[in-house]
Amino acid sequence: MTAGTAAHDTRSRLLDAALKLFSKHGLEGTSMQMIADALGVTKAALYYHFKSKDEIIEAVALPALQEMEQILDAARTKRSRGAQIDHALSGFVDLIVRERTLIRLFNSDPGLRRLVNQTLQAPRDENLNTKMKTVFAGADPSLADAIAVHVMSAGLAMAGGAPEFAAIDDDTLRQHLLDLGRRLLGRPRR
Amino acid sequence: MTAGTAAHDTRSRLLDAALKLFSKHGLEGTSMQMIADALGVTKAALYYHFKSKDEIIEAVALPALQEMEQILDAARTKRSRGAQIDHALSGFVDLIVRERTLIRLFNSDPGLRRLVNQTLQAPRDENLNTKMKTVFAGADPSLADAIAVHVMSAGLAMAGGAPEFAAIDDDTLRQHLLDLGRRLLGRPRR
DNA sequence: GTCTATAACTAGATAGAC
DNA sequence: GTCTATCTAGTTATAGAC
Repeated sequence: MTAGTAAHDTRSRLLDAALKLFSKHGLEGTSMQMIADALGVTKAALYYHFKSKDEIIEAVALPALQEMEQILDAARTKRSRGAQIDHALSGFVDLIVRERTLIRLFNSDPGLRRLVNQTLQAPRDENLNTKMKTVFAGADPSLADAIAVHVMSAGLAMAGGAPEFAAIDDDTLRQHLLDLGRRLLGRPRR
Repeated sequence: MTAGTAAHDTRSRLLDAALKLFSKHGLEGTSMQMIADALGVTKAALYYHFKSKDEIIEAVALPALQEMEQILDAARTKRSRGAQIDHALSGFVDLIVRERTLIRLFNSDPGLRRLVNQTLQAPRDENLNTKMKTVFAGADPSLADAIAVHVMSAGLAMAGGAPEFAAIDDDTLRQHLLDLGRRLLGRPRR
């Protein structure tokens, strides 16, 4: 083991445990004590790795948010609207399947939804939700399209992260979510 | 005013305020102090009307849960599978549109999801989620159908209660949600 | 029906030993 | 890197005055 491995291990174990607890009890329903107990350390030990609970939440959530933003940016470079939607949808579904619990959490917890709308808003004039709506339904979408995108994004995320579907393998789940997403967005089946 | 009106008024005002705060901050993120402040009374006054925070949560949530159960029971009396789905879907969408914030809350808050799975489970052998899956996708549904039902139920509920769609009038919202629900369940448009 | 006051407890966070 | 001990402020809930 190289130097720093132990620290890294504890840090990732901490983030794993936090995510599990967040998804089970919600952000506010999870205390530092619960996270410490899950790791078998004391509360105070957590504060060596992160200086606040909010920092833990950010460390859990931010990477996936930034990844989703990159997917949407990449989608925008495609020429046709159809190709943009295809790229964004398959990237979104990949992310859901790989980070099932986390992506579900974004849609469920009120506190985390606020963070989504705030944290990634500074560098640009639009937040992640607006960007998703634009890529999936165009710059000035009809009401029907705007609602369809919302149902798609929330529905796929909630279903993909649902405990009852946890045993489904990645490829199967991905295919079903893709199919439902295409159906909702009115895209023909491939 | 008849006797008891003041008490009843305070009680419903309390439930209204609680629902708003629950949907904004989550169940655990909402304190008795916040509810009291929203009403302009003290914390202790709340305990005259309800003997615990859990009782407030139950009073907010239970009526809609029971109503949904009645809708599903009524749907089961229909002869054809198609008629069962149509009845359940339109009842579900009606409920979402009438109680936008609450139905969204059921799908979002981890604590309330637990209550949904527990409280209405005792009188029968199945909980509300199982019952929904059975009515919408049959007794032994394919994986594709089970996922479709989950996306439908979570997606419609989350979209119907989304703040960005709060200004949409009931009839318009109902029609769009119905259409998306039918699309997800593979039902032909009417 | 609502108040003040307070009990009993848990939250997030810090200081300093080891 | 984790510990014990402690702080402040907040939590749910109760007792009893009005």
